[in-house]
Amino acid sequence: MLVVKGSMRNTAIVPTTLTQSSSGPERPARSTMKDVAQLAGVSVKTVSRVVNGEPGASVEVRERVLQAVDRLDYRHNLGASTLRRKDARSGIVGALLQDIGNSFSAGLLRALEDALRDSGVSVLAVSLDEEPERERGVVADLVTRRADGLVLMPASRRHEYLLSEHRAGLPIVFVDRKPHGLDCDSVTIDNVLGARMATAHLVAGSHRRIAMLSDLEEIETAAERIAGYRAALAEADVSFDPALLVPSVRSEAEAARVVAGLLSRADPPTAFVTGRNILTIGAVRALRSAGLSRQVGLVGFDDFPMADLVEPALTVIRQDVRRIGGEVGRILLARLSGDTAPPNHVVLAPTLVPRGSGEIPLAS
Amino acid sequence: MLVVKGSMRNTAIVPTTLTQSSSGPERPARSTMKDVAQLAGVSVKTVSRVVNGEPGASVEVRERVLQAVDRLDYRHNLGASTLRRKDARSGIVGALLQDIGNSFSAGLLRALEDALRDSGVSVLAVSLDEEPERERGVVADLVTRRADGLVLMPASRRHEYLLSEHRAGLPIVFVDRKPHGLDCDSVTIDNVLGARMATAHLVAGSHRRIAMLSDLEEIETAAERIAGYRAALAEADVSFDPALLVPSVRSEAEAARVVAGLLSRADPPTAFVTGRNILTIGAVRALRSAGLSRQVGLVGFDDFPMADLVEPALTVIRQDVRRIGGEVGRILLARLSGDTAPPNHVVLAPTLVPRGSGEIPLAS
DNA sequence: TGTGTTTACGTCAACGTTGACGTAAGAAGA
DNA sequence: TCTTCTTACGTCAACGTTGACGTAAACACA
Repeated sequence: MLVVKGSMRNTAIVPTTLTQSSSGPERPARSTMKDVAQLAGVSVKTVSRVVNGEPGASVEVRERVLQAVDRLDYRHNLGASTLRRKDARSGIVGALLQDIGNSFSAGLLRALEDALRDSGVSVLAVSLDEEPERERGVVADLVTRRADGLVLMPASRRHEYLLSEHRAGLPIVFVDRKPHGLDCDSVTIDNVLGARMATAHLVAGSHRRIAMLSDLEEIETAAERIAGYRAALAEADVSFDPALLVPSVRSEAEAARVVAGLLSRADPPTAFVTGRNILTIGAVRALRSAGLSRQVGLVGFDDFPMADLVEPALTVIRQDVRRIGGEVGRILLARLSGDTAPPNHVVLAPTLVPRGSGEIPLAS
Repeated sequence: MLVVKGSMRNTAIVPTTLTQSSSGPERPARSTMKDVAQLAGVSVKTVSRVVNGEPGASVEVRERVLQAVDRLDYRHNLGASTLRRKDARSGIVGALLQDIGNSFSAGLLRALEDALRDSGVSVLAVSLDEEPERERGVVADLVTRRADGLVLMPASRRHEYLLSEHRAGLPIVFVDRKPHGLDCDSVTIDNVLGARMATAHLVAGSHRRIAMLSDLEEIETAAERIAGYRAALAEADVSFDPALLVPSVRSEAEAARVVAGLLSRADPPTAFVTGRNILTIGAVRALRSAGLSRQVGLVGFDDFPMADLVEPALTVIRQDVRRIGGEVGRILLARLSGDTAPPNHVVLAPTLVPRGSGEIPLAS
């Protein structure tokens, strides 16, 4: 019997997930420069010159090569090209966002796309769903793909694992959340300020029992928004009631349940601050079914497409998503063209958009 | 003087957009298998074996190699790897959608991402904004990148230009709109049916003067929805009034203007069908400012996140975005693993979601 | 003990492309 | 006319990796 002793390390470094469609009728191979060269009766290098628009090819030869290209459906192979070239740019940047289907991430992605468009960089977008493991996996994959840069809305708390990549020259721009244990660019908004504004706005409407719903406290933005909420209460000399702060609310449905629960208390809150767009929607739903949308104040974090069409229209703290995406793109492009200045930390101020739901005064 | 005669073709086949950050402090070069091999005192091939988890490396050697990998921050180079490998999969599929920031495209993208996740394929997403030229450019770029497959919500009308790629074995799945001049997979919904349902629903509420707003008629889905609208009118023996059909409405603001205009006619429509989500929003806004949201019927095409929270809640024709994305992913994966069956043409039925705005009866 | 088999490596070439450099023919200049 | 320069090519090697194949040592089996 053979007993294998020793280390159990047997792990491949290369992800093995890629389906090795073992059989599959092999595709008709793409033609290469060699084929084109043969058909045009020139050397491969000449084809390369023509295809790349380099000088050093006569008009007739150029003609012949281009005809051969057409005839053979030749397509340049970017992989081979960047492998050989000096400055090997893959022309890909990875965008690791929270959930591409969510309007915040989607808007951000779109703004980023626009900012990068002219530079010929493509965006590989991924949803992390707040799963740190996925984040690591995707980063590994992107590094393996030799992505030129990363845009990261991190699911993880600590980012030391990116140190080596960053040192190796990979530009990384954090969005929405700051890096920890890594000194790189970031574009965030002032969440403390935003939540303070939201809360203070309700306080100004004479509310004192203001509840707050928030996402997982481990998520930095959530923690900051909670801090802003508490700061505003403190500034207004409103005592903090732990029962009115519900963190770790993760879905629209859960938000609705939580709000319903709070409303059915003996001393229900008279206003709500919701820490994220889906929580706001849940809250609206709960207020609606309790028939209290016009009695209870509500200020939501994050604006969304139809917020002004709800009854009452929603007062929100708006982040300028296009601006954020634009800044991220700008920084990334600068890094891609060799900018080695110290990290930028852009912090944008959110704005309060009063529409009605936040201006409901305290019913006395 | 030298006069250059002959063809003016001087165009490079390779996109030249990629910023050639000519100067830029060159990045510290990534270490390669060679470096690892040297440090570990083995051959490059052995490193390859260890890194790929292939058999044929003793435990001690494996150990040494992995240590060297760690020390040097070695990262596998997928580009070089797929270049050499037989079945050269890039592990990228392109998703060419209308507008990634729009909830329909974003939802689709997210569903596609989920469907493809387990297979280790990444999605490179692009917004086409209904610009056929951009479509072509992006396709060219993706082919150059040797994408394994394409998901296409086309901006163009004719798709012959994809024939060569398709023949070369590139799986292409059309979404939302059917291919023309190309026989490949598609996943669409029955737009005629959807618009018929919408219109018939209003007719059932005794409406006779039903207006329709639609996107550019050149967009296939828009044309089909118009056809469905007209079919429903015909079936109900309602005569078609050309003044009530407004095609080529392209934005939310324009939709609002058009609706306002129609409402101010001598014989205003009593109900609206809107052919796309942003048009619906525009219509809601116009009805709202005219104070007519509760008098005028409205059925919108496409559901969206807060449609049920508006007053009155919006009756819509819903496309099951997750289902569509799932089907697309399923087909694509099958193709990627070698399925050569004749093209699938999945046509899903939309559903009418009655919520209020479509059930407003004709005010007599 | 010899022979076949297995294991653990190594060597070499190739994937598709481009940089470095070579060269022959023609143009320019003395 | 001879030299030098320029133009339009070609040749070769290399980018980082892996497939095909070779080989020496260890092992199995009769």
